[in-house]
Amino acid sequence: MKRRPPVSIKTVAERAGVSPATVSNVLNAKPSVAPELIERVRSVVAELGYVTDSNASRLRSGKHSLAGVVVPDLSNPMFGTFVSTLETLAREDGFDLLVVSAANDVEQEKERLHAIRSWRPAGLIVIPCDGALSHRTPSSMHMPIVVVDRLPDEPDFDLIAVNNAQSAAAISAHLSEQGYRSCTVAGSMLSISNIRERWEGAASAAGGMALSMLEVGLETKGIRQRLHEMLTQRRPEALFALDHITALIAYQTMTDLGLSAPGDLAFACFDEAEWMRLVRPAITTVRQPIEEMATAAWQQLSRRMGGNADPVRTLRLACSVEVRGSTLREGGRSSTAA
Amino acid sequence: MKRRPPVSIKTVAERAGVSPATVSNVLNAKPSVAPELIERVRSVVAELGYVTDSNASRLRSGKHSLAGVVVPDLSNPMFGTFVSTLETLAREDGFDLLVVSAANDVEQEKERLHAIRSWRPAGLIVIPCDGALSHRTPSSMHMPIVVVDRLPDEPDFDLIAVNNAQSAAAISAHLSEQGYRSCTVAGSMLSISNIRERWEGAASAAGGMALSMLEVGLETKGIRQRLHEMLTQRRPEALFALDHITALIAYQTMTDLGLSAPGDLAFACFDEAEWMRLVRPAITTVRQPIEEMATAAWQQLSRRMGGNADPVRTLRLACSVEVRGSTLREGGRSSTAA
DNA sequence: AGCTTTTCATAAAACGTTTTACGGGAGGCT
DNA sequence: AGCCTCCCGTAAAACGTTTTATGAAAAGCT
Repeated sequence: MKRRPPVSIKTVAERAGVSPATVSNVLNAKPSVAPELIERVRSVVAELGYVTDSNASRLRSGKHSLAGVVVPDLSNPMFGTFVSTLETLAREDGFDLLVVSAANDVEQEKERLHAIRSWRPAGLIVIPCDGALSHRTPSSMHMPIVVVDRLPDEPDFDLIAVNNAQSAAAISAHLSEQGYRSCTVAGSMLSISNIRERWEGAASAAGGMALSMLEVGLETKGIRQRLHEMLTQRRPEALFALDHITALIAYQTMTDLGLSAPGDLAFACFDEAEWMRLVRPAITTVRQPIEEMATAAWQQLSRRMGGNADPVRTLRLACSVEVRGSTLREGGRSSTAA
Repeated sequence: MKRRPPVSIKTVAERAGVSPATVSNVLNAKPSVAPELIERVRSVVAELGYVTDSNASRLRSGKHSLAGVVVPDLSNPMFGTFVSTLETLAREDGFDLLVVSAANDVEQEKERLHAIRSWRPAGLIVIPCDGALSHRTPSSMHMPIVVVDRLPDEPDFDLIAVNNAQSAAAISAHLSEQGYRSCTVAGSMLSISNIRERWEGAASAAGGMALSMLEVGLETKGIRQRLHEMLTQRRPEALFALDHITALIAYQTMTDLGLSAPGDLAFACFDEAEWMRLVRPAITTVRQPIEEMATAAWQQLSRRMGGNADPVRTLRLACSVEVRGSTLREGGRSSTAA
């Protein structure tokens, strides 16, 4: 909190007895600067604690080493991990990463998506709040965009997602094999494509097991109520939750009702979280490969930013299905990839 | 992916038949522009999808509506929630927020801290990786900085933290009251001030209960090994884990050894996570008020950015102590604030 | 020695905005 | 009618950098 006068490249130049251009050349490691001058400039830079102003720098150079990532909600560890991984990858490639979260709100997402353009990023990675992304991205957004996880209604973008149907089918088949005769599949809403794919996948592999779908909605209160009603009035032999929030509330409700898996009913879910390995019995889950998704998204965006103009492409990654105690008739434990 | 020629304020100006200055005035809602022109400019802006270039804008106007936040690791939901809360607050005050994570690495933290200066933010909120922050912030960093959670070695900064000692004392007193005669307190390292404060707090309120400190380090492997040894060879009547990672591994190790709380030993910990309410019995925890910390940090930074020059100030927030089944001799349940 | 090439530092222009300072015209006043 | 304001739009300067073009000195060649 001492000196006020801002130190610019001119200050450094004067102090080192050279021109601003030379300072710039030193800082950007341009060739053909005499070693002696390099040394002199460097030491003045260090002494003054000078740091280049990115605003001016980017303005003049039109640099494109900036990418943006938009996620629905940073307090969700899944998205936090995603961003974290991306940040490392971007940094390795010399890119800065602009992180914004949409607070799970479609309106805010739209606003952020618009606002982020003012930074002139070279590309965007977006995990949309829902499937209606294209309604929110003015076509004037002239930059590569990679969409992750949630399927957009219209396939205008590169997409990185997981094989929802196959993974759900694997769980369904497993439950059927274990001899459960009836299963309720619970998820927020079938209008969300991820959920729909999972339900359809589960339905396709139920074998002799009777399957019924329960849409619980998005609000805690409603979810809790519907699950409570289902568990008390028409309890199936197995319960398969299709998303994290539904899984969480389902597990709470079961515990509150004194029901435990797999004795009272089997329990499996999508979206593995830490606690699912910790509770006893541990819970059978489908684990999404977050780091892989981030890596794939970055690679695809890199290609696009590099000028690649192939047709838009959808990549489906495999989830791992972790079979644990909550669905096993007897003891034992196994793990397979689907 | 159609037209390339970048649209600047000049393009808009020409197309609307006015000067660039007028466009700027319209976009920044300056007074004294004829209503008719406002309308005309607005419609051209919409038509062309023009968005102001922040680089040029900030460069010229020297705007100070940008703040930075540096956290150790975004994949930790605690920090994710922190950032998420901050983002909302900043946005409300018309600030943009630059988010960077240090990947839990002191070197990277140092680098990010340096790099972030190039954006010329008006202020910084930092959750340091450890206590040696001041060694990493060149005094030339002429901007307000608010440090959160981890105590810096030297009190050069505003600080928002929690009452570690009192909260730990509350747990300690509770365990003692419940009649446990011995308790092991496990935490990463006493050289981290948070851990030290917690240990000292616990020690101050143990009453007749015998307390011993176990430093487990920072690496999963070592933590697991030390806890395993302690639990098998000199198991106390109670275990109090002082940080999240220790708590997690302790719980895993207990489960693996077939020990359950509170029957085999009581279990309590710092840093509440979701699963601690879900397992049975639920775990007694100290919950840090993340949102409040974020709010307090933003308020303090706002004051500083507004020019406030009071002496640096330390704010201690209260944690809530959630007493649950894992430490209760009998049944029952209660919750008190410390 | 005279010429060409190479090396290396600089002056000046440019990037896209915002701001400052100016000026033209309409209206009000005596 | 002459003068003074006020209103509103613009030209031009400025922000801190990078880049391009220029030129002076040093080095290489015959």
